[in-house]
Amino acid sequence: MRAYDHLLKYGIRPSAQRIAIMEYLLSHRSHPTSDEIFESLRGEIPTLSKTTVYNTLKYFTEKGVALSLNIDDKCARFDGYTHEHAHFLCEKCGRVIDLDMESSPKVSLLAGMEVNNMQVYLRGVCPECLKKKE
Amino acid sequence: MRAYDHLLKYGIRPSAQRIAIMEYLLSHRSHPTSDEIFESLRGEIPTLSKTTVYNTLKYFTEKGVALSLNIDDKCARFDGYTHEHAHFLCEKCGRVIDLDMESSPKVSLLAGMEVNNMQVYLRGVCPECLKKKE
DNA sequence: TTATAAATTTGTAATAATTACAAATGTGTA
DNA sequence: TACACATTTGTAATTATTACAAATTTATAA
Repeated sequence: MRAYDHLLKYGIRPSAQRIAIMEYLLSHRSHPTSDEIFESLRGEIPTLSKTTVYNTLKYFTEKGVALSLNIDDKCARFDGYTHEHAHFLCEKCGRVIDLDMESSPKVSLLAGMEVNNMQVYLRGVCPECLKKKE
Repeated sequence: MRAYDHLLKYGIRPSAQRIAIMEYLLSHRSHPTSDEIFESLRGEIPTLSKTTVYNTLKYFTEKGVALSLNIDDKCARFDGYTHEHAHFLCEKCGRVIDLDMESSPKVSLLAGMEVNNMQVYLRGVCPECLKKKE
């Protein structure tokens, strides 16, 4: 019931679809795409529509219960863990990996600027792909 | 001739199209999209193709003479200034603004990980749009 | 110069993520 | 129960980007 409680805590009406999507995000820390979530849940919820997945993820992002990541050129990826951390995209295998931040960047803001969100993205080759290369 | 020299410095053959696109990036610090560059240059180079703009910007990014920014959900934006700095997207007007970084983020890397690139993205409302609100 | 190979550019057609929209369904309340 | 409102659904559009092959330009060698 953690997904259910999580949604309530963020003021989101917990429909079956929303619970399933939230549960998926909390139990899969792979930064899934809309399509991956849709394909994984359509067995469980046969009537599920791709539009619902898109709408719901957008709503989650607005409500602050999920992050929308733009690290991947092709499509958005989503993260149910919203505490401050950085993301690494492996350019070989495409995986997105969470990285802890020892210290967040200090940025010179302009006067009278409102900041709602910060993302730190790294790109390169993950340890596994580097090993395969040899 | 700064665009010309810039390309040579990065080992890029300076064709007319490449010079024009590089010159555009150096003289427009607005983080233009492929389409904005294409529309601005088609007067100057009537035969210019959109595919060329895409190919060239991808090539510039690989060669390190330009940055490809994923801060905007809709499409890639490009930056001819490659020194370390952060980017801010105004969610009202859509502008992307350069911000200096006083200190870059310290991220806990995994052992045996190769990092090629880091981006810091902020989102919010720019000073001008905040003023208009009142 | 001339012939040939390589690099670059171009235009068209395909791909694929995302959104618009309106109908259908579900949920809460008087 | 009846009604308003929220949510979901399916289809059709939109649009950024890429694939691809032909055309053009540029460099190289005879």
